[in-house]
Amino acid sequence: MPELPEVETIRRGLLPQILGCRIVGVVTGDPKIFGGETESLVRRLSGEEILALDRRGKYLVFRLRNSFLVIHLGMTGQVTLRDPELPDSPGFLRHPATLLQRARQHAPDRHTHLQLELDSGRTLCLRDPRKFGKVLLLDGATSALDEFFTPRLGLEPLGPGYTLPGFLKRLAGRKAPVKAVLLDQRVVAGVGNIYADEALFAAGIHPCRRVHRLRPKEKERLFSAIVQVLELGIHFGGTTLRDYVDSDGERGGFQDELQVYGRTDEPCRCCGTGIRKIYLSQRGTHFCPRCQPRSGYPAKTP
DNA sequence: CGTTGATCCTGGGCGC
DNA sequence: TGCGCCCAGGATCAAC
Repeated sequence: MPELPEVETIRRGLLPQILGCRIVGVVTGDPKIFGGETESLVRRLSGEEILALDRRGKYLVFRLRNSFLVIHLGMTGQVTLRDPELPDSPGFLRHPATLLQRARQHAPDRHTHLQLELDSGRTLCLRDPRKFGKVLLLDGATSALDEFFTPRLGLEPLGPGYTLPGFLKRLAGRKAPVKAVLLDQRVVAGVGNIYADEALFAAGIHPCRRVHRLRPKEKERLFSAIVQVLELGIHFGGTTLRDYVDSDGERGGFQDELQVYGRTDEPCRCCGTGIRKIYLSQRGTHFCPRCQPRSGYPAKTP
């Protein structure tokens, strides 16, 4: 479940290694990933040059000379660089104690859906076992980018456009539970299930609270908490629960820093109360019932 | 219009 | 041991 911190970690790892490289070969896997445009995509990618690599929310955007290559990693997408000169790992290795995966470099397999051979001699590989990911090629004009992203993405939380008035504007009129609104990419781009739970914990807000019932101070706390947890996630190289690896095939470190996500029944690191797990909008949702009171007011301490 | 529910997809975990 | 069942969930679309 690559969210903003995982995608940003991949972007930063990839950037210095692919900038200015030319695409000299393209190999594709399951056409589902390409939305039925596989052939034209292969044709248009061949010979292209990578001029920049950006991120919009959870999307990677490769700026090429004549087009934009847009990749969404879905649930299980992995983007890695493979050096044919180096030995491949025999497969995905599982750490016996932590059960976390260490991928390193691996040979393309049946889950590898896109390989871009670069003139540097290395290959950019996209692997996605669950195939929720998407690859598309947009016209080279920046208007094509806007046309695609404007209706889909709201505020970029790490960009200069992330302001409190802008945030409040996006929340205006919303009556749904705050967790559900956080998952809506048209509000704040890049927040997924893990960081939504973490941000709500950091802000001390119960995930079921309705947005229009939040006090101004609470919205302000949430505004800040979102950036705080996303930046911390990037600092630790993202969260690896199962599939996520960075561009070098290494797992992240933020899973050890999580306060609530995946910590069902474990003691809250702040107050010791057992973390609860509920289902909200079909999503597993974790919170501390004491630090994130349903009423919005902290329990009285006797 | 806002919100909810179903859908896609596979590997892993678990119970029997 | 092996089988079948269920779960994980991002984005999109249909329906309320």
